[in-house]
Amino acid sequence: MRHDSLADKNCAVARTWSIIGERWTMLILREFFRGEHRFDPIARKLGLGRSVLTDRLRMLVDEGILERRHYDSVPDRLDYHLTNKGEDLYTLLVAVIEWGDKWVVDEPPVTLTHKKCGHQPHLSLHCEHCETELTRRDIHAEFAPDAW
Amino acid sequence: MRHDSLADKNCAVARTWSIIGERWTMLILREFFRGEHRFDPIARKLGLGRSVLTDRLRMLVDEGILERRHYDSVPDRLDYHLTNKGEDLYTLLVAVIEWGDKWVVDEPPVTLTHKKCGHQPHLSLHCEHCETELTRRDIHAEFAPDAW
DNA sequence: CAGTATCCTCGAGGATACTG
DNA sequence: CAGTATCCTCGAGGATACTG
Repeated sequence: MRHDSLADKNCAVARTWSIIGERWTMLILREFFRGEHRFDPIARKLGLGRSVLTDRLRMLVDEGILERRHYDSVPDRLDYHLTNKGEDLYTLLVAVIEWGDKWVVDEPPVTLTHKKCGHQPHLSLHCEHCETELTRRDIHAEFAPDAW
Repeated sequence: MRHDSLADKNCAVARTWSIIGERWTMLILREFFRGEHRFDPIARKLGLGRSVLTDRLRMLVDEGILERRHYDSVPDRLDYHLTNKGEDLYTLLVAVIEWGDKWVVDEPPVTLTHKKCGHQPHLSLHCEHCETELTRRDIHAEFAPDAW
């Protein structure tokens, strides 16, 4: 099976992974969450081929995750910005950071803090009805008839 | 830069992505979270090359995400199981499902419910100290001196 | 059943120079 | 500065048959 066909499956994981499940995509997105917006700094920082970055940015714009903005005042300058769809990947990024901090790095290279109180935020799986934190064991998965 | 070198960066995202940021890995892991444990069913379901699956399983075992178990009673049968490190990727998987449900599929192919009450669980970024839910704007990121 | 062995293709992506 | 153009390599992964 060609990998491309993942995009056609009726499965949120397969479809999402066909977008972000690639070597560079998540690292490019992280630069945007860090506050970077431009081509050259990202290319230099990540050290990836310029044509690869061109391609990924185009794909992310096509997917509606980034949008391009021209600056009339500075003609050659072009900025990319996260759309709401892109911003919404923040939770996923935090999940990656939390897992990585716990299991694959020694000292956390990045520390997240709540601006107001200085304490650390955490992701939790939470039942709004019961107001309790849940683990995998508390959860049942039900598949639609046409789910992949 | 070779992609392999991501594993050496002092960055939780880069290191985590060097493990799971690959076309098939997350989908293979999803099968385990679904309750699958064996080679052939996964190979058939995902339709990927058998040698690729062999390779990924070996990698996931090396990384301590899966472990192999032999069954003395059934000699040819071999099961793979998620370790604690692997189980802990559940949050990340839910983040993928939630984002995918919201942005890339129409009807959610999978519905998660809290076994006890039947309501749906949600991921939230949460400050334990303030007991409030946070968004990206509420959070400050601080980088260690040697962070990538 | 859980692989291994073999062969093959094609495209991802690195390197570098150039451009409006 | 944000690309495009060009060239090249190499390895990912598909297909298929075989094995203890």
